[in-house]
Amino acid sequence: MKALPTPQGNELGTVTIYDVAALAGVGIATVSRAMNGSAPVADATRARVLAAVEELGFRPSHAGTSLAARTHAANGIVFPDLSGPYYAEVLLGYEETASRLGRSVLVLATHGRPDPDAAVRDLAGRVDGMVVLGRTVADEVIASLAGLPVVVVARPELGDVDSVRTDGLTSARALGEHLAGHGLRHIALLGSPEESPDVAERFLGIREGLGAHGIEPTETPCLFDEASGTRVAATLLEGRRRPDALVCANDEIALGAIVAAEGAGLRVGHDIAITGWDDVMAARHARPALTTVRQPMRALGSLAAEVLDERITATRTTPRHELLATDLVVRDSCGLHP
Amino acid sequence: MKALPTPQGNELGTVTIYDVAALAGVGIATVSRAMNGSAPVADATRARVLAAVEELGFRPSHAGTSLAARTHAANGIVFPDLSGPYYAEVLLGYEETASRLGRSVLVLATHGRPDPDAAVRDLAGRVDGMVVLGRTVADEVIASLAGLPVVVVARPELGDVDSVRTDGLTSARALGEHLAGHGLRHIALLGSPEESPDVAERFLGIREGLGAHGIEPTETPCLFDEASGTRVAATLLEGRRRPDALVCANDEIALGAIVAAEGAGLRVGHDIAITGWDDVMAARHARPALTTVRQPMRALGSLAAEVLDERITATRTTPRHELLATDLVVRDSCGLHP
DNA sequence: TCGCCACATGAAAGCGCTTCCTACGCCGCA
DNA sequence: TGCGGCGTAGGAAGCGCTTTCATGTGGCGA
Repeated sequence: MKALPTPQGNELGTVTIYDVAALAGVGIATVSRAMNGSAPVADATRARVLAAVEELGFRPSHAGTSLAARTHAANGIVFPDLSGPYYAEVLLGYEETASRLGRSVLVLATHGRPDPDAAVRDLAGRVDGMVVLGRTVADEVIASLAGLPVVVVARPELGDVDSVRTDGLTSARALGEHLAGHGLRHIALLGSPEESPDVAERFLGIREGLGAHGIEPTETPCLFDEASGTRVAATLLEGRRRPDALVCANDEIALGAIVAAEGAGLRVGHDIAITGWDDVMAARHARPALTTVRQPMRALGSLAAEVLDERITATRTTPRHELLATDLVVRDSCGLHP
Repeated sequence: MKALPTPQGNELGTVTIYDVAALAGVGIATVSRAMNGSAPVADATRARVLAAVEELGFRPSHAGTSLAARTHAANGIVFPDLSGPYYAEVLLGYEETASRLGRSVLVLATHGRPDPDAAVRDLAGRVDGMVVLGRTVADEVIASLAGLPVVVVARPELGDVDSVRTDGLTSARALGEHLAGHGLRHIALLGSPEESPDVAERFLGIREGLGAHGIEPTETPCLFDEASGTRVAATLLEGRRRPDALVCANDEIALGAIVAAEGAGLRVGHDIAITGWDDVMAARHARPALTTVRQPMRALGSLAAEVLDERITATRTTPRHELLATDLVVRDSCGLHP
């Protein structure tokens, strides 16, 4: 590390706007104006101020700014959990757009936290608005944030609260139809719709698609991870009346189910169909490749940031509800397509 | 949405500590003490204050707190990019530990940003310390943050700056040895070591492992994504002197390379060996499953948060450099292991 | 019964910034 | 020559909180 000029400043080592003003021989108001361009400053003065800023290595304290300007220039995003590719992509889109709009991003993962509601309230005191994913916090908590702009993502609409969702229904119907077209009849749905409104919607659509062909699927609760998928699928495959299709609530369950099916000596895509949801990277690389539904996750995050910004800047005052299209991605795990 | 009691407060709709104090019939100092437990408060008084807080829905303004207390209770984390499973896991571990330590997390993705250095400086004004991943920011910028605790992750040590890394060298040597043991001789390294010190370390270790058997691998630059892996691998496989092993800098390149190999009619694990690095979910599910190296990503993030906290709280004042072990995960893509 | 001390509480001073309001030159016009 | 106006800059108030310092009250020992 190269030797550094120790920045001057008060005894605490922090440089304040007063130090800059003193060095430049101007008032603090002028420093503020020169740095933010909030009012005209003579060129020569500005140059002197900026030189002083540079010399002292002045970094404005965000707390001071935010207190005076009554804004945080920051957005929050609340996740249930950050594991899995789904949320990371949403976050990426969110961060990208938020920062383009001049806002920092604070993340909060509620998973495994003793008091998620308190954490959300604390977050609320640090941001100008926040995005909440799924059922991470109770409706009451969101309501208690009254006044703070909130956008919910992947959660059913909640009164006047803005929302951004993906349209699972259409693709789910298409998936149901597609499976029926393969001649599959004993269809098992794996997942816990009560845990997630999105999953409930998927299952509903699939039931509709299958129902058009007179097929009534069964439903088995399953946590949304791979190990659970393997376990639940193994149980189903051992039972009497083995299903000929396992329709899973997400890709992780489906990938786990593939493991179970192979363990049971079944050829996925021949002896049994398995489908997922999300189109994670592993879905493409699994053999057979997984039939699934692609969601525009990055766009979801990005759009949420935009919708939130409109509220924060009060560009819009009426609720906005967005629905993003999804794509059914047919691969080989649901049966061969010659 | 249920009807809500509109919180009282000033004309801006925000409730301040003054409103609470007025309602409870105490001074603002007492409200502060009652809420933070920073000094004894009579039980009856505390109860009255807390009731007022509840009634008004008071949420302390973080800016006020942080200005007065001279602390942000927040940490930053700077990523090159958030895509891919690698960073999401690190972030998860970081967020978990940081929040256990009572700190919020601000994320910054430098990828595709016009002025990353300015963004990092801005971040520096909002946090008590930050973690920087890889080569996202120039050494000078880190240095210019003098005074602000910084921990670098997956980046070579930088003077007195704390660091947390994974030990790629040991596993890389083991991988080299393993490949040599398979009888492979024409080995191609795919990746751009100059882009990432971690990758440079991997390649060095692999060269050492192979060198022990008198093998000198070739090296081909490649971006760290799947499409690049496919493209570069395809070119190599078409050339004269086709390599019999493609050792890739990460799993995504390797998964792309598998696609190329299969496209060229080669059986991966028989006609050609392919290995990755990271052990992403898709590595496990690819067929053949990918030989790779597992990195403790979650632990990496968590440890970084701890190391940073020690600096922020000044529990420790001497540099700390941590090295986490990695595991070679041998699967079938590097050759069959009967 | 008196005085002292510990405890509980309030007043007020900042923390570092933005911004309103005022003041000062200086120019141009009458 | 005198006055209004504009461009520029400074003083000072205040954002919402923590914390120090001073004050008041009750209980205790003498």
